[in-house]
Amino acid sequence: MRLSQYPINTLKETPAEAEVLSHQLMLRSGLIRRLAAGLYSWLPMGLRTLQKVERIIREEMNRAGALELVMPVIQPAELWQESRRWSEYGPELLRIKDRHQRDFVAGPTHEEVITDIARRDLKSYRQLPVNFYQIQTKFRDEVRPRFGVMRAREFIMKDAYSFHVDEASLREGYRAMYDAYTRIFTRTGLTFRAVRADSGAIGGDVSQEFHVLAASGEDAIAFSDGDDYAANLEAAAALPPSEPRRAPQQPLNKVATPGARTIEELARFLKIEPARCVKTLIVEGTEDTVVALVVRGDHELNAVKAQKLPGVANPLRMASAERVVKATGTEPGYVGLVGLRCRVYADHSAFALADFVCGANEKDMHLTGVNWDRDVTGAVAADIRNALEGDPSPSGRGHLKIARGIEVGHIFQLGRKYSEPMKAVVLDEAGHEVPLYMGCYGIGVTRIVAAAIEQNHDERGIIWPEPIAPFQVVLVALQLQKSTRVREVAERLYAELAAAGIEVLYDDRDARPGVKFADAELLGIPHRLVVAERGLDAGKLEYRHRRDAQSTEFPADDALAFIRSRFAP
RNA sequence: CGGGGCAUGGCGCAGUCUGGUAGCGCAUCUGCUUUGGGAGCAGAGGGUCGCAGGUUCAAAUCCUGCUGCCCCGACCA
Repeated sequence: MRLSQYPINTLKETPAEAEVLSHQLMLRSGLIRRLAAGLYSWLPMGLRTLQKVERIIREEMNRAGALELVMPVIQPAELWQESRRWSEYGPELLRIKDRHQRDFVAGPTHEEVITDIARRDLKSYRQLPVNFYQIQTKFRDEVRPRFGVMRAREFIMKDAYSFHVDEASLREGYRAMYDAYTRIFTRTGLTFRAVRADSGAIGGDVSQEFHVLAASGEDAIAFSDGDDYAANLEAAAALPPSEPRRAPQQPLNKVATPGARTIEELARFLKIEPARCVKTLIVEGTEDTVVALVVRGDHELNAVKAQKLPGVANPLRMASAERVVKATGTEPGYVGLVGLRCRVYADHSAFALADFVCGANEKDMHLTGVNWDRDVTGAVAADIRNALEGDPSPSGRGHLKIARGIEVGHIFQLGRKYSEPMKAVVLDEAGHEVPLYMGCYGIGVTRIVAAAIEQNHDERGIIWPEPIAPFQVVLVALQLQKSTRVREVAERLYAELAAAGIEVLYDDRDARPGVKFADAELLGIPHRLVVAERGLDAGKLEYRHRRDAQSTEFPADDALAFIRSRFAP
């Protein structure tokens, strides 16, 4: 591709709308353009990378035996009513009406449609197992789209759905997808990790996420330094302390703590460690109740864990200040456990405390020397906090470390969540109708591109992993308007590389060297060749990898063999 | 949804407080010079100042309403 005929428009300045680095670089390098909040066009340079990612995915999905199809973006409401997600999915589901006032949705995912296909077309266990996938645009009406294509409203996803006659086959199919995903992410050249996950809104039992590791990742990942345990922090178990609780030593005592609403203020006021205090969080319960959740002062509540407890509203909602006053007699900041009349869940670590501090259910007052059983009864111990770096690993070996990741893939064993309500059944060997077992497997295709940049960049721009770079080689010809010799060599080299099937971006623009170098680096093309008067006298060209600090010279006659030797094996 | 902020040429911004008919840098176009790290000079094009009302002799600027966009938002119980 000749850059003189490629309308790239790189920006020196960062558009104000972009906060994260990948978004800034994608805009500056002209990979994408924003059309509206969470809606992006992919310009030619960006599309090349996107298609490389798609190609890797397609090849590995096909290799794993999955069958590609395409389903509509717009789907009839009836299907979503059947699966109950019409009412369960919430405002992220974009609902639209056609000219006849019939309800439709812009598909945020395609379980309903594929299940409909399955129930029509799959009749017999003999047709199973089968795995269908598509690479298709999804729409999720995010509350707050941000970070460019990382959290856009419209995005491209590879979604696959497998169907099985029994659970054993589902597990096998799931395992095959795990392996395929591992190959896919390995081939993209990204550093990633597979972790245990919460299955969230999609539903189902077993699930794992694939995360690209990057400091700016939205998710926290906990992994063990002692074995291969890894989990999303949302799903990482926090083990109960190994030592038993001490016997009470202090008497219960009420102290004035004027203005000490937060744990930090309280701990400072009483000159004690936050770990000696507990936070009593009042959340909405199921029905018209509230529930108290208790965590140690130095711990954070884990909403995903908490909302699974019996009696706690799912999704988790903090009670309003008015509800807190009504339930406890005091305002937020002074809520405590003694005399509290509602269901109480205490995190294992909080439950292991003796002689601790909590609110007194009275403004500007706290209680010290509080003890479970003696002063507070009826609390149920549960794991409701986030695991912390240094906690013992739930696997029993090693301790947890925390890293940040960008979720780019998620695989689920759905079981019969959709097949049962939607009556997707086949006849088994005995001739009985049985609901299908389903698995579903997603990859955020557009997000991978942003994640790749988050993980691979420097102050000059993008550094593409070679397998997904828009071009393999950038050929920079300096002063080719002046020097016929440079032009001839560059043209010949361009033709030669192109004929050899190498993807070359040929910078034949009439621009100054600094402009060309800066653009090549911003665009992040892995291999750079420079043709200039300077080297040609000695018959030399110049090579530099995007990650290299220095250029190297090599004989011009030998260019094709040389550049091939530089490609990753 | 709650809170905060912004909307002026393709991009980044100034001008708004104190009304007088729009400016800077980048980008674009032309010419000359320049050419190994985002050139210099000379010239040019491009903006009904988010939209709709209002006040005024006069509105980017003051007032009202609307729209769009950006940022933050359990961890306080």
